[in-house]
Amino acid sequence: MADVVVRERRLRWPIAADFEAAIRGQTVRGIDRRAKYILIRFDTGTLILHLGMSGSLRLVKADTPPRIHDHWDIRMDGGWILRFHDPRRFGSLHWTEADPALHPLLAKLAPEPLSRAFDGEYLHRMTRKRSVAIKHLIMNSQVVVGVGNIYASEALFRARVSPRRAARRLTRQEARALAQAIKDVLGEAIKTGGTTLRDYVNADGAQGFFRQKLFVYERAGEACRVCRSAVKQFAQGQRSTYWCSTCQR
DNA sequence: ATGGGCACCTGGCTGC
DNA sequence: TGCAGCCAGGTGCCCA
Repeated sequence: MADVVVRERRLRWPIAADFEAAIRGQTVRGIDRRAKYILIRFDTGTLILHLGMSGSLRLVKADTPPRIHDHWDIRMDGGWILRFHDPRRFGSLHWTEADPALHPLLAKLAPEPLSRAFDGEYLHRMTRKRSVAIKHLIMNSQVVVGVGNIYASEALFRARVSPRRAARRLTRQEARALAQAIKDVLGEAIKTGGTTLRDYVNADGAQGFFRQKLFVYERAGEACRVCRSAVKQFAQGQRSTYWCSTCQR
């Protein structure tokens, strides 16, 4: 049985007024993921959650008092609360009683990066006639999902492709290398628990260790781990990009 | 259809 | 010590 307490409705989008009534008394039937959205399936519908940049979900004992930025709770049987914490409020929560894959936030999402559908041929096809910088393109959720700012820079480094290169200038071979680099980077990051830059910890409170494997991200001015020349940084569409101008062309 | 820029927020750090 | 300015792990939307 689930009950809900919402303390702050103003997330990225306001939490719908009828949300509490919709979910009350239901049982969790399963948990899925699509891109960076977490899908919690209940009897009559599905919660669609996003953690944004600073959100986290924790299971806490029912008598744990809420702290600042603890925006909502789902109270479970057995004395546990699923609690959402998000200082920046870039996270979101939606409820749908239809097939979640058809929800506007999910309907147009591209293939998962670790799926067979995402490969070099696919990426090469998606880059044709596109003048945008390749870094921008691989962060576009209608091209591939799951590639955030850290992993975009890292994958481009591994594929030896400049982040500024117009997407349509990639050769088929480079597209293959980049698709594989994206799979490798994400796969290794998952295996090592993600990238803790400042305060990221997983649900058990453990830090991620992929930071130690970063080749360029947040290493501006430091020696490239391959060629020893200085790692460079510049702003690309309001986001920091890191790269090695010797290794990447 | 595509590309570019903005918006939504708080908190932590830096430098004056 | 205080404060202004800048930057941050994301991504949808609006406009040209």
